[in-house]
Amino acid sequence: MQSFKSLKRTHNCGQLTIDNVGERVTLNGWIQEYRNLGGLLFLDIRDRYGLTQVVLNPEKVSPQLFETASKMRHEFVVAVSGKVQKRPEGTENEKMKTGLIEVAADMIELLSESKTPPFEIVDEVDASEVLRLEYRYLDLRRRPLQEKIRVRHEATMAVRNYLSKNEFYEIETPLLMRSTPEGARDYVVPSRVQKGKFYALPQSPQLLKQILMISGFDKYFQLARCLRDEDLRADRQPEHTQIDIEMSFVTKDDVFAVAEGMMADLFEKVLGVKIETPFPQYEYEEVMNRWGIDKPDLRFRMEIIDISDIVAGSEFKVFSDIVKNGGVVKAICLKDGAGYSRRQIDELTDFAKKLGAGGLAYILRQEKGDKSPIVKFIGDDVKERICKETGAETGDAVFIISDARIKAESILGQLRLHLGKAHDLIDRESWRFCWVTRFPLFEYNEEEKRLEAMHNIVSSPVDEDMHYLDEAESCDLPISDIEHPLRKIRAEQYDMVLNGVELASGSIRNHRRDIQQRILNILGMSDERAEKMFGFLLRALEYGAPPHGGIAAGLDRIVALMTGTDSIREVIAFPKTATAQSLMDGAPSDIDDGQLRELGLRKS
RNA sequence: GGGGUUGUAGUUCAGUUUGGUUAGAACGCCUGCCUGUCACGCAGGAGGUCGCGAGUUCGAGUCUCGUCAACCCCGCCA
Repeated sequence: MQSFKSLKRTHNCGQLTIDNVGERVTLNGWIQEYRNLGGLLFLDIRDRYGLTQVVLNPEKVSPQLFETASKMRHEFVVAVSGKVQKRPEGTENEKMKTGLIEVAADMIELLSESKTPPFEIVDEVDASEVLRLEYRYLDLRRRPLQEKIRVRHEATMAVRNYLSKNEFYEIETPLLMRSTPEGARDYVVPSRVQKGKFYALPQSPQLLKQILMISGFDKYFQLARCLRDEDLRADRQPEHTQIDIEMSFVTKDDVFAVAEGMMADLFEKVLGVKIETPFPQYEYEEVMNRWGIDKPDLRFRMEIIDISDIVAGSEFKVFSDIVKNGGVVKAICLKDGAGYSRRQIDELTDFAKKLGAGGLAYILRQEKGDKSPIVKFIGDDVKERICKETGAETGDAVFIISDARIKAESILGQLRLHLGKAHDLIDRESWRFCWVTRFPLFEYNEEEKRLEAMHNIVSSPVDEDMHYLDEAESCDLPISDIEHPLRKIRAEQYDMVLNGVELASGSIRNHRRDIQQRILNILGMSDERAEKMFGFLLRALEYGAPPHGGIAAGLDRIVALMTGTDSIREVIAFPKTATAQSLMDGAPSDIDDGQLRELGLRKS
């Protein structure tokens, strides 16, 4: 075989058009398809850029060349030279970008043979994901994956350019760091030099980016790998990438402006989609009230309506008792849902019961009269008021849940999403961003009877709620009581939500050491333990910490949404399975005893 | 940690309900024919530890028990 130098491509496989007719070109690529008609042989050559048809006519080429060409099989790597010619009239392929031309080969060199691949390299692959992950290099040759990886690249470049242009520095933080008490389990790395001690891989660069603020780098970002040793899901990997951002001397609105600008720029540059900014903002409380979930999908309406007041005085004890005991009665209206059959109602009721509902009341507003098992209890007047309040007209259905507030809301929130999907109410073309703000700072853990940080232990309380910290000191109520001052504190904490997916999360941090320390104490962390786990941050806060805050956006989820992909595994070049294995290289693997000895470790 | 689904040819699946001859189909692979194909076509052929292990039985892809793996969901993941 001759040196590759003379076989190098002059064009890629997506490049040649009618304008190149007559030129002699060389292509390099993989054999996508071969069609041997006996007297005529076609080869489709593929590379990252596209597909080009090569043709050989035995009357016009040497027998040796035709012989070589007819031995080509799927995924062989070749160099092909020849003249670009217009395809004969009537044989053009409109589905191909290069479908008007073909290359009449006068030279073919086999650069690399391929075994028969375990699955076909086509757009719509039918192989199982296991097989695709084992042969990831073949899966990645497929156009849909190449496209997703391209979008990911474009997205990261857009982000870097945008932030850099806005005076942000990209600063790397270490992978080998100390374990800090964030939410998840750490991945851990044993130290050889300090036997018996361990590094932890970062769950996020949270504390380090705050330290960078204290260092005076007032606009920081990083495309940071974050590692968490928790059980996986379709949208969770043991390592994922965050667009990590932190800023000094800012309020939440400054962070929002940067994040909104970044997302708008990203969608514009990558998808050519105009995103309207600023995004609407809703407080957590309101979001839970209206949509029953902290990441509302605003692509369809069907908001949750409170009808507690309407039914409070009704004869129907199920409703009135709930309201009397501090619960709520809430409803959603399904447009054109009045035709629901007995069976559909039963299925929906089962769905609600699985989520913990006691039952599901309904009103079907049919032409021939309303159908509802509860009307005989609540009466026509209350029924009419419910329908008016929920906007239910003839042809619509109303579904009602009565329970404790949070439970009723979240069940209806799930029902809403379920019905939205089932009845195709979701506008799939739209991108509906919003902010959810002012999450509760603490969350009560029933099992452990203590408060936990709802999102982040470094989030600052909102200014108006700061006084609750003091009030809590002299409060006799148990923390299990929702009236306890600590339960009322809202955090300057926010999520960016797109189409019902949480894309980014952040907060204004505690830049005052005393506040931070009090919060750690409330979370059950003694001063000693706080010092041990967190001392470096607390100490840094004593040396002139600027007010600061930031946000971290999940790059994998963003790219998954942009490419219409359900699983983030599809937008990661080398992902892991749900059991955190890499099927291609076999990680995690055994290590040999010598390695273990050196680290001072033993297998149990 | 709990629940569900799946495991049969290189691949995707059928066959398992009701145990019984030589385990089928499509795609892929191999051979031959074929001058305008592009999901080429036509003819022929090869290819199987039925995830693994044990048991029941005259006989197990099929029944029983165990086990392994993958995926999805709950818990968990700010």
